[in-house]
Amino acid sequence: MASLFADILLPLPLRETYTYRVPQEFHALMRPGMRVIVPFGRRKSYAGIVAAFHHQPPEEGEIKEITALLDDSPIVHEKNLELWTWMAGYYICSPGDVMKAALPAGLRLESETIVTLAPDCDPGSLPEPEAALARLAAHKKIRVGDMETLLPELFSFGTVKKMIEKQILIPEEEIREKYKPRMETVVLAHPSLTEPALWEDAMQQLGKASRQKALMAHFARMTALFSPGSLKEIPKKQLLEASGFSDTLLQQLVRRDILMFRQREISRLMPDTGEQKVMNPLNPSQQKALDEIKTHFLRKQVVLLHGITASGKTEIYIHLIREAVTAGKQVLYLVPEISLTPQIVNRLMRVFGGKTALYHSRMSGAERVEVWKRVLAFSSSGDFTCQIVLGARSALLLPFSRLGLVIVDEEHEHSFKQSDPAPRYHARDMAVVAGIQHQAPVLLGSATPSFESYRNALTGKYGLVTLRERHGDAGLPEIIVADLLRARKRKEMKSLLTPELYHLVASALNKGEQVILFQNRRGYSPWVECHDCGWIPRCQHCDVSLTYHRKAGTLICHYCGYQEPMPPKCSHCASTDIRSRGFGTEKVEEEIALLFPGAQISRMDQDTTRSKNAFDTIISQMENGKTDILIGTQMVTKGLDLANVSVVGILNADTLLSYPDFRAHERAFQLLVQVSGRPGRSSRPGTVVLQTTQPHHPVIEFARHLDYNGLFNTLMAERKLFRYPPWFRLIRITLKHKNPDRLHEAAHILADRLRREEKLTVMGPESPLVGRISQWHLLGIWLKLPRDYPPATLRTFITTAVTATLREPGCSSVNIQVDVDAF
DNA sequence: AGCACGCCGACT
DNA sequence: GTCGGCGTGCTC
Repeated sequence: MASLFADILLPLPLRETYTYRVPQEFHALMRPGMRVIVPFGRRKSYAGIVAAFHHQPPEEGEIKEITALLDDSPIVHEKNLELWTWMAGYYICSPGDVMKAALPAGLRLESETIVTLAPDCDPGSLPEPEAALARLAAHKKIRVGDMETLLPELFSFGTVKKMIEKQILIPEEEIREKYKPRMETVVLAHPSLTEPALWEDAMQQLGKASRQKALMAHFARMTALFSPGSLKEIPKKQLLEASGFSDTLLQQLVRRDILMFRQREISRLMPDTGEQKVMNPLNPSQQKALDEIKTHFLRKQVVLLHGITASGKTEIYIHLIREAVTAGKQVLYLVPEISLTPQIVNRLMRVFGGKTALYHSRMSGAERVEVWKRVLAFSSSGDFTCQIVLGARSALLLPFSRLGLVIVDEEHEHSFKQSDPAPRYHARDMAVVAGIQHQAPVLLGSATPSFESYRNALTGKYGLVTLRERHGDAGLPEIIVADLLRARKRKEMKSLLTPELYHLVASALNKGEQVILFQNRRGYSPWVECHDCGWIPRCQHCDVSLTYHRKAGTLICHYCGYQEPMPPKCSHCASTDIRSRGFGTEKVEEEIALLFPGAQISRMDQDTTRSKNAFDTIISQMENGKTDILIGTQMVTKGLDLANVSVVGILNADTLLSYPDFRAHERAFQLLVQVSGRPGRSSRPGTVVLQTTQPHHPVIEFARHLDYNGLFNTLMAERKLFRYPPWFRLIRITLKHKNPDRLHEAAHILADRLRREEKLTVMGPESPLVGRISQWHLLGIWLKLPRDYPPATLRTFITTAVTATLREPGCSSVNIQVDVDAF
């Protein structure tokens, strides 16, 4: 019989799959998508995934054999593997990178070295660090990693390696399953007690043990024992809590073979509240939009729903979701950042409680494995608990088998694009690919669509549905543009507020209404400066100035996290006159507190939301009216649905407009519109004050009139002229090295090679905004290419150029990253 | 990503 | 004369 070989996908940045021999005993059992353990390299073993079978041995190299089969059914469908492969090809990364991003850590296995002490070795005869390590390994196996945690002072990998070489320690490789299902103990009647009469007998035999009898009665009542709808088993904890009896008493009943224990697997996910509220009825404009969407879906794969903020897009999604669920299909609902959308989570949970799961990076490894397994089980065992997945971008890589609808909410959000590490994919674009693959309709929703999507809608590639009315009776907010320069010149500024904003804040506070102030910088001041000589403290590792955090009394690098205390005097001229420059949220908070001494102020930024529940606490204090003024960064602009906010102030819109990035204006507009959607969402239209030194800037004008089309037309013309997306595609290649000379050399070699293809426009190498981060010098090369440039040709061309560059002497240690469709 | 091999500087 | 630095290349 011909030998069987399997191509194994490994979770490593390798270009291809590797081929292993399939042992005879696995022939019948093994299928693509199952995990296997294979040896790789001299020592290590990994859990890889079977990608394909064939009878063709590899032409070169020794062929090793698959060590073990980990699963009895595939943990990914072949369909999912196809999507991985497509993604690796398009985004120019290795399939292993995609595998790493897709599989929750609990399903990814890697061997660890464990050691035992050689039988004839006496630890006492060894010199000190070795003796201590040897004692740890005496008589039992120990993981090298555990040695490090037990003896952090004495441990070093070098010592262990030497001891292995001297055969003092005997190494082995161990692979252990990281995922452990969560178990609970349940209580059930002993199987011998099959009918009420036997149960009664058993109770009689207890004689005077009245407490045991009482517990039996309790158990019978709680489970409705022997009645048709009997529960059979109940959690031990629940029984003890409800009856008030002790564990010892229960043990006695178990010993008498009246009751027994069993371990059962339970979910780590949110319990099903069972609360299934009826869906809210749609208003006429929502209903019309829903009908239009459905009509488009008859002919088009993708529909763009352009609906102004608070137009009630979520309700439309919910109606579509219900239809997909009723049709027995899975639903994927992607949101940019799950923690920022608690209201959507709640809404979905209320309507589809038991069928909805969350999936995002802040969940524990075990929780993610559980969602993975349940999504997988949808096809085979009809597990409906994760039929609807609400998640961040990685949810796209879950093992769906029968997707019936994909929703990408806030599709313009840049956080859908992963920029580091590989795979640098765009979840919205991949959602479209997945939609095509599953023949599932894809709905993109936004108040300010990405130009890519809007263009596709205008050209007819996507269906376009527009919602112009706000949900409920909330009118559009009034947007006031306040001129910072004029106010400064007339000396009318109240600290950081123009008179316009100041008066609105004051009157809102008087009326008991709330205010949100937005400043896109955290910390106290973005830099400090010596007033006498102009010296500015900079990060030792990065090319940036240090941000002053006043509460902490430190200067912090926002790129690498480096910190140092605020110096009492200038390091150059010893002057003590060091002044803070610019302002971040921390300073805003301080200034506003002085301006409105009676107001309750709260700050929301990375620094105040670091701890686990801080974010929710800030939001709920806002909801309960405990906070009068909320000051924050980007975080306050997203998804907050706060009924009592009547004024939103943007303290300095200039910072948004002046980013040296071709998307800056688009981004600024999106943010301004987003922010203007915050106030007055219940009944009164609110007011937005936009402070700027450029009141007549076109973007400010467009934002003031919420004129998306005006912005789109203007910027699209510019982009066409300068060959930017969405007219052209953009690829960024970043090179990193500790030595700037080597870096330059490699970057120029690569750029020259790339210039050989005339259909590409190559820009650079050039230094990015921050030319050095954490000791790494950086250079960027940008490629512009026509939209119809074939991805396969591109991949080959770029990979070849990169490989050739790395082969040049001195260049092999340069780190080169390719970011396709970079932002 | 590991891991080993191999070739050049500061120590027994 | 060796130990160890990291630059280079390979892993089915």
